[in-house]
Amino acid sequence: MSVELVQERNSDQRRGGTVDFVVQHLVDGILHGRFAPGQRLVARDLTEEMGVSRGSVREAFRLMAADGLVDLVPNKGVTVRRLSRHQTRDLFEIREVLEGLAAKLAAQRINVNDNRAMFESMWRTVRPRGHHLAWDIFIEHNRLFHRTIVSVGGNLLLKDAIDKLQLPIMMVQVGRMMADENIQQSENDHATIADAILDGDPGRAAEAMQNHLRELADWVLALPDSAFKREEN
Amino acid sequence: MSVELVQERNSDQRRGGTVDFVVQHLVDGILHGRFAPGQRLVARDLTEEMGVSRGSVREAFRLMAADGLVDLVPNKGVTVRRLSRHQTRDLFEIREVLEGLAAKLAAQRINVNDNRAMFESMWRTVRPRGHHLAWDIFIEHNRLFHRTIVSVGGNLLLKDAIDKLQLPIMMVQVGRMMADENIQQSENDHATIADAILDGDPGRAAEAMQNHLRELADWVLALPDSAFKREEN
DNA sequence: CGAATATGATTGTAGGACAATTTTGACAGA
DNA sequence: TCTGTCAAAATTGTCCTACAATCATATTCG
Repeated sequence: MSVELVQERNSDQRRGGTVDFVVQHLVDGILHGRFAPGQRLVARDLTEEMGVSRGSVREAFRLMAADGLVDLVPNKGVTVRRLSRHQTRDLFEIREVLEGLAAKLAAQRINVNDNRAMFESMWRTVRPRGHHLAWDIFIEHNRLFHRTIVSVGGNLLLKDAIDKLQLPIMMVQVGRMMADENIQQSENDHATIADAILDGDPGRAAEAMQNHLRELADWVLALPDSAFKREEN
Repeated sequence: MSVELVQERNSDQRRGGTVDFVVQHLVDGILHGRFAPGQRLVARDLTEEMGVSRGSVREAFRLMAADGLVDLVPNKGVTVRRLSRHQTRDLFEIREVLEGLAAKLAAQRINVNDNRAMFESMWRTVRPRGHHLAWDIFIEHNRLFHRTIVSVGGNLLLKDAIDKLQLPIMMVQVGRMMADENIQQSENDHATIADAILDGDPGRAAEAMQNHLRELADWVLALPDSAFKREEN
């Protein structure tokens, strides 16, 4: 039924990108559910699967562990990270201030260069239109929305910092449970945030963003224990 | 004149910590000025210097690159990171909200468990005493102060996030220019922050911390171009 | 059935090999 | 003296092999 889809590395690719290739393969696999949270990643299997050396795989593991995408336990190996309820709460607290900052900066800088054009272009494609939105499309819209805000904000390090917040993991872990009402709510929030940014009102933008994330956090944290990794304390 | 101080790896150390050993050696070297910002790190030199394999060194490079401590350019190698003025500003913006959050959380949780005891103990050792403080002692106090606040705040991921903010780099790059007046000012700020936290006033704590960092940022950003990496745009 | 043990799998680390690429240093010409 | 060119040397990226330490699993024994 299913074709053995072996992703061998395109060998005409330039030297120097092997590790990145491995990382992307793994991230992709996580996002598409091919590697489930908690699953162990065996180095040698991956070397065969992708036709790269074990050294490159290990480097990719280190990188991803530093970014919090996997857990690396000495002598035991690497597993796709799963967040506990506590960690999820901590993560949202951080996300709230970082994305709040991003929204504030975006509102401050909406009128420099072609920021307004960029933002409006994004907003035209993700603006709520009332009709039902499939989960994976919403996820895509959501990502684009948040990334554009960070981008307009103009703080490059902030982009990295937010990227390193293991959001993909959380979304995979938790996102499939999102119901239509949540999507609806999020889209409304987005509209409020977009308004504030387009108005160039930093305070209102930051607050709207923080409210948005706090709501989302409340909903996520109300999920049953089964959605989270067991607390290990 | 100078003794050839070769830090060979203590071989009775348990298996599984080689990479961490390399990282620590490098971070130490950076902090102590043995590796200057901008300096290139040659893999093979390090393998000989520390008696570890090249693979381990490469893994350490990846880790540090992910943490922003070094720049890793394909085919060219690894250099100790140097921040541009722009990056420094971006960094302070992020630090302001993250440490502001830490201070807020600390004030909220100062009365749970033995947090108050821990905080007061820290504060007894770093509290300003009026007499002149050497730069490196101040740096140590400063680190302890900020880390304790994060710790009392109780958000473990926040600790990681702040650690990954390349503060060591910035301090090395910029810190040696700190004059007594800056140290004085910082110590005053610390007292204000500590008061707010001990009073359990989250809003005041966060604001005091943010003010502290904003002042520091203003001072750092007023330094001459020579303190920063050339802007590459 | 539970505990001890043997067996196999996987990791951590060292080290060699070799082509791709960059850096260095020498050299000729302006 | 400066500058561009080119070969030599150094360094990187990647793969490979090897082997002990450690973990996971199956098996045997009580």
